[in-house]
Amino acid sequence: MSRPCGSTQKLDVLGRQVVDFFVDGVRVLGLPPSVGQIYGLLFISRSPLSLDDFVQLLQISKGSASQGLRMLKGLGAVREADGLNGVERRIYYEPAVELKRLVGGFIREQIRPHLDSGKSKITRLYRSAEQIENPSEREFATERIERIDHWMRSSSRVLPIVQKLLGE
Amino acid sequence: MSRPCGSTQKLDVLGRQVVDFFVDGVRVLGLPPSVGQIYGLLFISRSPLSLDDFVQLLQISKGSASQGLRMLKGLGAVREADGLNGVERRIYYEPAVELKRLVGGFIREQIRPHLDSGKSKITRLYRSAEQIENPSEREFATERIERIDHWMRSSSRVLPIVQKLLGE
DNA sequence: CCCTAAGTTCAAAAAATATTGAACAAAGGG
DNA sequence: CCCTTTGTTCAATATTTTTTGAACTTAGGG
Repeated sequence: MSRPCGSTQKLDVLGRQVVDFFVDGVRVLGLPPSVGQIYGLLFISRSPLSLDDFVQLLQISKGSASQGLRMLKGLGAVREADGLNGVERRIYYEPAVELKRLVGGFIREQIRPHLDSGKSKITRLYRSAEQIENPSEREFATERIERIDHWMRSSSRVLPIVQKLLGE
Repeated sequence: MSRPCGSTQKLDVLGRQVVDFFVDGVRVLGLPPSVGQIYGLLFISRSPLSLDDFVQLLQISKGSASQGLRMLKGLGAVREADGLNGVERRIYYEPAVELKRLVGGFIREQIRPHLDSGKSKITRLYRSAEQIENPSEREFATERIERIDHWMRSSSRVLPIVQKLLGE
């Protein structure tokens, strides 16, 4: 069996353009270029693609493709194109294309963890501030930490709203 | 004149903790560590600081301090502590501490430019899609590009709302 | 069971980013 | 004016991140 999906050996003009678009896009989000390439290619493909398709069409290593797909799965940006082919071992992927879902995955994987670890760091900051001898210095430090604390709470509050607004 | 501000030669425990907190924080935003260090130190300082203060307390080079401050100014995260000292040449900085303002600066400097350049890229994508011979392929490509287009519009719409919500 | 095709892992190499520091401007003070 | 102090620039260096590819696992097929 040569190529079960519709992809040819080389990316066409639009394909290249879309891939580059997503490389730039994910860059803003702090994700590696290979992730943008993979998602971009999948996004503009009419049929699901396998790891080898990414390797061949994007000219990246199997390692990059594997790791990129893992990250995209984690973000919920990609899912395995289930059973339809059924009989084959090879796994095919298709993109999640709803903004809400993509943003949700990003928030869950990249933002929430930071907000959460921030929580405990703030607790430690409060404790350090308590140690300060000079009352006026201590008060100032505590105020500043309360401010960070408030920032984090605001952010937590806003995230779900953002996700909801992007769902429309 | 030795040190006109209240800072000593070495960072205390809380100072170090806050600096590290912001180093992690700006990392998520894709900004360099030195920027986080500078902002963090300023944030927890009771008085405005000068370039040399950052160099000495954070043990970074003059170059890093200068570039970091430039970026923070651009983001509106830092402002020059005006006239009060008046007579001196040296410039002192103080932090902007309102979340709304910080987020606003980040959106303006780091997000908007990308959304704007995205606009023109999308126009080019539409043109490439028009070139596709096969009608069904062309239609598929166009639909996908419309989807990106819609994503970008949604994002543009949501940004000001986010900024507003964070102002409370 | 063995063999092959599919996918993963991870140490090493390559590429991208951030930092340094020395040379350079600019701005007063005397 | 010149000298000193402050700040900027940018090529070289250091650091971090990403990618590669070869060795390794896993899952069927025969």
